[in-house]
Amino acid sequence: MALNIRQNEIVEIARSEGRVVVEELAQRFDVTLQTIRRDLTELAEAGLLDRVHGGAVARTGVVNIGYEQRRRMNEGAKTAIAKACAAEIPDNSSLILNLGTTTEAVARELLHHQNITVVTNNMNVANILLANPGCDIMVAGGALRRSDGGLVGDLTTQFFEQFKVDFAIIGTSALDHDGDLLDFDLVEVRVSRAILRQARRSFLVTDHSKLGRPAPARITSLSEIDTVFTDRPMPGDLAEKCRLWGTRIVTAQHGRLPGGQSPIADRPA
Amino acid sequence: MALNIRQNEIVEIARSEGRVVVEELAQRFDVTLQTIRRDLTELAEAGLLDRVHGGAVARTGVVNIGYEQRRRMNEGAKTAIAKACAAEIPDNSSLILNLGTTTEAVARELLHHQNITVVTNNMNVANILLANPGCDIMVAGGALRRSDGGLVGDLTTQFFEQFKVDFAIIGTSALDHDGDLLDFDLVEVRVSRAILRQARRSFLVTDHSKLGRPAPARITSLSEIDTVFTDRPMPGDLAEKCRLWGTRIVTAQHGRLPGGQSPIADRPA
DNA sequence: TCAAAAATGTTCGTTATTGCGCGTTTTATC
DNA sequence: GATAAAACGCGCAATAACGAACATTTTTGA
Repeated sequence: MALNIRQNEIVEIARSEGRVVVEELAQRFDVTLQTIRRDLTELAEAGLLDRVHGGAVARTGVVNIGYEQRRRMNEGAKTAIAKACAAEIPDNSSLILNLGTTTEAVARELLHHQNITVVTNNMNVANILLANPGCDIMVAGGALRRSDGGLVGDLTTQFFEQFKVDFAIIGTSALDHDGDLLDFDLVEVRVSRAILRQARRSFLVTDHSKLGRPAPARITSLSEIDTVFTDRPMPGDLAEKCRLWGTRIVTAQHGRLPGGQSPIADRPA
Repeated sequence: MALNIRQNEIVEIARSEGRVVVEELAQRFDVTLQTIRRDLTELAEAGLLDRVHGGAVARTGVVNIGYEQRRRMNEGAKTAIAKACAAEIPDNSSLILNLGTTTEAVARELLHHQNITVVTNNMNVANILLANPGCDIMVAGGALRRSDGGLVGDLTTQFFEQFKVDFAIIGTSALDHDGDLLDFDLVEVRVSRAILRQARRSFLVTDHSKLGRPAPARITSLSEIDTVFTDRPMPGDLAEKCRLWGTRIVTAQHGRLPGGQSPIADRPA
């Protein structure tokens, strides 16, 4: 099937934004909703997108439902965080991106960087960055996890040990009030630690919903992180700790008023 | 075909803008729509653009054209070869699948195997096998090659050295009349050799179009291969050599008559 | 300058795309 | 788990784009 101009553009938008909305596309191209729906249906049949109610998302290959939900949770916040983070990554640098939907958002924001080298254990990140010809991609070896396209295991850890990069960008499953980064999975924790060891500077990307959640395994402390990118101001005591540790906090705004109020009504379900 | 000035400009515009519209071009060059259509038709025939309703788009897609073409070439033969090969892979076994469109076809035929472990340096194979929950996937680390989704390099070789599997399934760029497996890429050759070393049995999947083609680097000899899966009978002398070496040859039929005549009219262009 | 060849313009029948109405399915909210 | 709203897909008619054939203009080379 040959794609028309509009369909080609839709695929591009989906690849760079992660998802597209029928209503927005109809407005953008000045056609009816029905036409956009037809486009999306065809693109889905061609295997280029996955259709969802209200729009479509870029293909990930990952089948897991929970993963799709996580990907859509706090979407705006993740994009804002990712933009802030990508803005501090200069061209001509090397970085490691590990697992997590927020790091995937960072990958999307790196689509127009030039001459960067990205090492990742996240198949989705690799697939996203294929669209950036100015990016060398190194994929870490390991066992492929169906639920999220992650590569994990000791082989993955070993792989990362062969690199030394400018930036490590990691996510976390939870962040407790003492400033500890937590995770549910022990092997994943080992991978995250290895990543941090192999980078000159370390960035944590995390949205506010992770704060105070319980998780059994400890990755490290915020004191070992150079910069945290998040969407809401940290609680006072944690902010104070970060100040003492020299951990910089970047709060990305994504409300409709860029200057001021933080958005309120977007708690995760 | 020699391009006129206008056609050259159209290609340039298409390259820089990503797409061109018939109406706009007609206005820009002050010619009729029909003339532009003729130009676009010729440019599409020359493979410089892809024609779409209303205009044309530049051929700079994420996926390498050469790769897409290779994938479509001898599709029927590849599927037949893959089926024959997959039929000899039992459930509960481990295998390595390396680069190549034919090995991807094998991956598709493994979608209903149970409890298998597949180690691969081919991102496409990994993506295909995600759909089989009864398959553990190990992805080899390495540099991701945009042209075909292959992971290559010394890191890839090192990765494979950590495994010992039941079957190695490899393709080849060329197969000469002495029975040598050849390739264009030296790093890829090292990877292929490593794969062969780490397997108890080795399968070669290759269609007849590879026979007698030139390629600079030598992977190994058919004498080191346990079974060759192909779509047409080997030439007499090579078949005799294989008999002496103990290399089994499986010829997969894919004509409309499953029992008998080999198909004739499907030489590659 | 002239004739042949190539490129362009014109017309028209054919095909592909789009928009609209309407019944059905999915999602959100209570 | 019932109900309203939004999103969806289908069939049909209108429209835009298409390609082929032929007329016309421009270019080329003797």
